[in-house]
Amino acid sequence: METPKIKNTDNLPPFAAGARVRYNKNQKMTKQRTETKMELLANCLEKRGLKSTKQRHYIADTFFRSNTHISLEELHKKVKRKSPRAGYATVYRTMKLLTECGLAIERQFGDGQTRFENVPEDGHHDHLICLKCSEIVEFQNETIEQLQDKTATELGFNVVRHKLELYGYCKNCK
Amino acid sequence: METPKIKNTDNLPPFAAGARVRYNKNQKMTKQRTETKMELLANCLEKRGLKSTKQRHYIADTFFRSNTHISLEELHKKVKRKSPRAGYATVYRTMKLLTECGLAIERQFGDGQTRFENVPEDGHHDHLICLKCSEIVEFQNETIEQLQDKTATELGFNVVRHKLELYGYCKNCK
DNA sequence: TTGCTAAATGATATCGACTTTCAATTTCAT
DNA sequence: ATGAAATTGAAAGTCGATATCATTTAGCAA
Ligand SMILES: [Mn+2]
Ligand SMILES: [Mn+2]
Ligand SMILES: [Zn+2]
Ligand SMILES: [Zn+2]
Repeated sequence: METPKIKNTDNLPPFAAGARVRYNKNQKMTKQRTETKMELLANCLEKRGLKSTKQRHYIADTFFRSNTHISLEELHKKVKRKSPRAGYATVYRTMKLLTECGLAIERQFGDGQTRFENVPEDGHHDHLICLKCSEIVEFQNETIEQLQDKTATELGFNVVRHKLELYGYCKNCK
Repeated sequence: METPKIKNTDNLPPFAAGARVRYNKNQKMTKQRTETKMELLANCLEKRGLKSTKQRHYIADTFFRSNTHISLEELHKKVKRKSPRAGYATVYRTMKLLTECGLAIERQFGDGQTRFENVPEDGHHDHLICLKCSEIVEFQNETIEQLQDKTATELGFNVVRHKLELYGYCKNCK
């Protein structure tokens, strides 16, 4: 039997590859960054006494080159194009590893799927999500961030992370 | 066999009954509001051609009297004190109904559990969540709301709802 | 190179939080 | 009271995430 784990493989995903608005203005930058990240990963593996394997390389490389908020299912599909025998579990484990290494960010946009994105070189951002076409647009707003901290401080909290998601309709869908 | 659905019933829940900071200053208000809500529910049921049942009454009443962000499991446990044969599925269906009627809000704070809270009479609020003791503090910040809308508008979005959660350590836990 | 040993892999099983199904029960308009 | 339609509770199903385990592989050492 084929992997019965993944069901809704071919109906369009709830949050398909959303266009990003800030990154990867040109391919050169992406390429360079990917190489750097592979080195960072190599360091991280060595530091932990982990082995450098073909699968990890394929999966990380595929992820680093993706500029979307990608689900495990989507990533697994991509990886299998180059490495058809790669298992879903290995993709899962590798993305967990990349997250621990600080090379991936786990996101949860409210559909049932965990998504991963590359760590942005220009700092934290939040997300706008179109309820119709699932486009995801990223934004940074320092004023909001400051107000969040101020509010938290007033209530006696130390904020270590936050989640700000704006759901609505994009230019094309409103 | 007992319901095998609910597993982690007795180890402390990841987001236990968090103290609220804004509501239910006195019990009178809660009581009055609960009665009003029961009427609203009755209207909603009638409008939909649904029946008024003992279970719905118990569940809604228990929920309206709770002033926490309560999970189905927690609510089910409470309901069973008065109505021991009440099933989890009925609690689930009733909370779905209350949500559709605009009498409950579904929340997702990042642990695997969906939580429900009463609709506040003083409008929308967002949440601070303690990563250690799971206290949940509510806040309102109109400036942040406006900045969200402004940001979205600049990027061509119409926001219909949003999610803002600040995770950190509360007064007692920092 | 060749073994050796620990780590990694991939198929499969399991978990857990819902969500649906269905036979038995209850509501409520006649 | 009666009967059609809705509701209930137990159980089964769903589905993404995670664990298990036999087999394979990486990397070190002889
Ligand atoms: Mn992003
Ligand atoms: Mn709240
Ligand atoms: Zn759109
Ligand atoms: Zn705390």
